[in-house]
Amino acid sequence: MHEPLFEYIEAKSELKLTDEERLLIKSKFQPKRLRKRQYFLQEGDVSKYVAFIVKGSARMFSVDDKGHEHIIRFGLESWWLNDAESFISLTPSRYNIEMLEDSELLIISVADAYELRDKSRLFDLTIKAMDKQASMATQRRIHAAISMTGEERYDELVNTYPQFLQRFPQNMIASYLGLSPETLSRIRKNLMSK
Amino acid sequence: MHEPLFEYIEAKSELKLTDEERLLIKSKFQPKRLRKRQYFLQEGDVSKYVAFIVKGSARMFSVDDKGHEHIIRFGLESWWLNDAESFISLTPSRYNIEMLEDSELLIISVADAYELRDKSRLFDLTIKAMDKQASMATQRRIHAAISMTGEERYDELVNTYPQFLQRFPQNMIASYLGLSPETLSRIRKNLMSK
DNA sequence: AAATAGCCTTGACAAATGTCAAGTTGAATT
DNA sequence: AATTCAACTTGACATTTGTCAAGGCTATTT
Repeated sequence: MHEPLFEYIEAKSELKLTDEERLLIKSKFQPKRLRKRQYFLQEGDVSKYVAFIVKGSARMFSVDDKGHEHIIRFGLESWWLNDAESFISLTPSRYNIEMLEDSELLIISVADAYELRDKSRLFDLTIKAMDKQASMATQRRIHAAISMTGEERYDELVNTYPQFLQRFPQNMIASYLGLSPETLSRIRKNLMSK
Repeated sequence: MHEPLFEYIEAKSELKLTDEERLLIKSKFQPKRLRKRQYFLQEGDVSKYVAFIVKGSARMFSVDDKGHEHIIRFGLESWWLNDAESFISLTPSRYNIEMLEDSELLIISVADAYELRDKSRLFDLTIKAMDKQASMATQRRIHAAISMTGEERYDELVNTYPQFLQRFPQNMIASYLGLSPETLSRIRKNLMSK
C-alpha cells in the first residue's frame, strides 16, 4: 500500500530510503479508502490532514453565492490533496475536496507532517521538491488566467495535462479553466474546423 | 544594509540569529542598487539570483504577441524577486522583472541559496515559512482569477493589498488583475456611486 | 515657462463570454 | 427493456470586457 509513496519520495529526493525510514514513514501515513463522490474535505471544516493519492482522482472546488462550482485544482495518482490555506493557518476551509473515482489515499496529520520533515531528511527534501514544482505550476496558471483567452488556456491545458481530458468530464475542465461549459463546448467545436 | 533581512529571518523562523549565522548570511547576500526602470531580470535570460527587497518596488511581467504587458506579481519591501520557473529549472525566463522605484536589493545565487539552506537551520525555516505563505497567496489568486468578476477581484485586492493602491499606478493594478485600464477605470467609477 | 510624456477617463463600438432554454446522446439504475 | 440522470451541444440573447480614439490632468524634463 505504501510502496507508491516510497517510490515518489525516492524519485523526488533522488536518494534511497533506508528500511528504518520506510518504517517511520509507514507509521505516520495511514491508509484511507474513499469512494467516488465522497468528500475528503468539506467547506467549513479545518484541513487537518494531507493526502497522497495512491489511486484515484479528486477535485478541489468552491461554491459561490449563485451556487456555481469553481474547480481550483484536480488531483491524480501521486499528487497531494489538501487546502494549503486551511492546513497552514488551521482556519475553516472555503473549499471542498471530492473524490471523482473510488480512491486509495495515504493521509498524514499536520503535526505528524512537521515531525516527519524534522526526522527524515529525505522526506524534507521531497516536500521541498514538491513545493518547487507547485510554485512553478501555480505561476504558470496565474499567467494563463490573467493573460490568455479561453481558447489559449484550453490549448495550454491540452499540452500540459493531456491526462485531464481522459479522466475528467468536460464541464469540470471548463470550471478549472474559468469558463462556462457552453463556452468550452464552442471553443472545441471551433478548434475542430482548424 | 543586511539588517532588514536579519529581522525578516527572525520574524519568519521565530528564532534569534547567532552572530555566526549573521556573518554567514551576510557573506552570501550581496547588496545591489537598481534605479527606477532598470531590470533585475530580462526575458530570455536565466534567473540565477533571488533578490530580497530592502527598499523599493518591482513588477514581474510578460509581454504577449500583441505587445501587451501582463503583470504576474509585484514586489515590495521584504518580498522576494525571482522567476520560480527559470530559477528552479535554469531555463530562459519568459518574464521581465523591472524596478518601479529606486531600490536596494540583497541578492543571492542559486547555488549559495541551496548551500545556505543546508548550513543554516534558521534560513531553511524562513524559506519554508515563505513557501507556505506564497502557496496560500497563489491559491487565493487562482481562485479569484477563475471564479470572480473584475469588480470582485478589485475588491479583494483593495482588502488584501491596500498598499498596492498607494505604490502602483492604476494601469498596472489593472494588468495585475487581468483587466484593461479602461475596464478598471469604469469599475472604480461604478464603485464610487455605491 | 513651455513642452513632453505618462496616466486616467470617457464614448462608441466590437468581441468574448455568460445565461437560459431546449434537445440529444449515452451511461447508469431500476 | 425501460427509465433516469448526467454530460454535451446548440441557438438566442444579455452582460462583461476589450479596443480604438480623443481629451484632460499632472508631474517631469527641457
